[in-house]
Amino acid sequence: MLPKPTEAELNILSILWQQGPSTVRQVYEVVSQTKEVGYTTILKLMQIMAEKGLVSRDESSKSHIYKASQSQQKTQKNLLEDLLERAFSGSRRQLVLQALNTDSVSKEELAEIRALLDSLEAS
Amino acid sequence: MLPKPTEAELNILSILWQQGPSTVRQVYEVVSQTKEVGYTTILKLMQIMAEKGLVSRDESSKSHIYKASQSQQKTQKNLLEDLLERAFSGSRRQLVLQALNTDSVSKEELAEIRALLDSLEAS
DNA sequence: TTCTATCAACGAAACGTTTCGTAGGAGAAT
DNA sequence: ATTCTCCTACGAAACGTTTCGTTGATAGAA
Repeated sequence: MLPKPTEAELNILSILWQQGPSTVRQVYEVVSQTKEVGYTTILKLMQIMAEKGLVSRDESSKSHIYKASQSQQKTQKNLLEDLLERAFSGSRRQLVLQALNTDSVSKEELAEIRALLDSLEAS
Repeated sequence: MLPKPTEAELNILSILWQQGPSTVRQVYEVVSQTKEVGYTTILKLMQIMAEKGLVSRDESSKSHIYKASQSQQKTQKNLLEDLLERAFSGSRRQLVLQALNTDSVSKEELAEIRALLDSLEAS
């Protein structure tokens, strides 16, 4: 089982999911737009992530190419289930209610969720 | 603004929410049922939490009585919004879909969520 | 009063995460 | 060939979290 990614690691994974397999330089360019950080910091993080199995890398070219080992959806699911246990005492209902308890949900999103509810109820 | 509680801190907060205001000893008794840990570890954690403002304490008796500063709901909301940003790129829809994408949701829960959708859509 | 149990406070060790400086190698440019 | 640039690897510092041993105070029991 893969370990839970840390905050910095998750940030890098997000970039890999968005951009697809990337070099350290490519990830660094994105990160440094938001955050002042050194190149070797990102390199080191990605090396550690490779050790942990969070990413795999292709070393055939001089600049290694990294990609996320797990899909974004699978990782999202894991993190959500983790939060469910740690903060919601396993109450999925409470989590969903909290997630929807905001005014920034569009009609379209509501419709989409309804559709999911329908398909769940059908099975 | 209160800092995001760490893992160990959240565990203690959960106990305080469940049991109401408690002494270190009372929290320790609960924690030690699950986890082998020393009393002073819990004490130190709760002292730090008091410094951070995560808990407040009544020092009038010899055994100080600690209580969570924020409600469970408010904290849940904060943690969920944090995860929404960090792991779901702000896509609330994706988060809710992932949360419901499991077979362990009862009919009653689905109905409850539907009701919430109705009230959201009404406003 | 003296002993015992319980408590808060403190400091520091142990551990994990994040940071980056430095070194060394490989390839491109001069 | 020498220099310049870009890359990986490594080690360690800096920082935050978690752990607990020790100390000193206080209250209750003997």
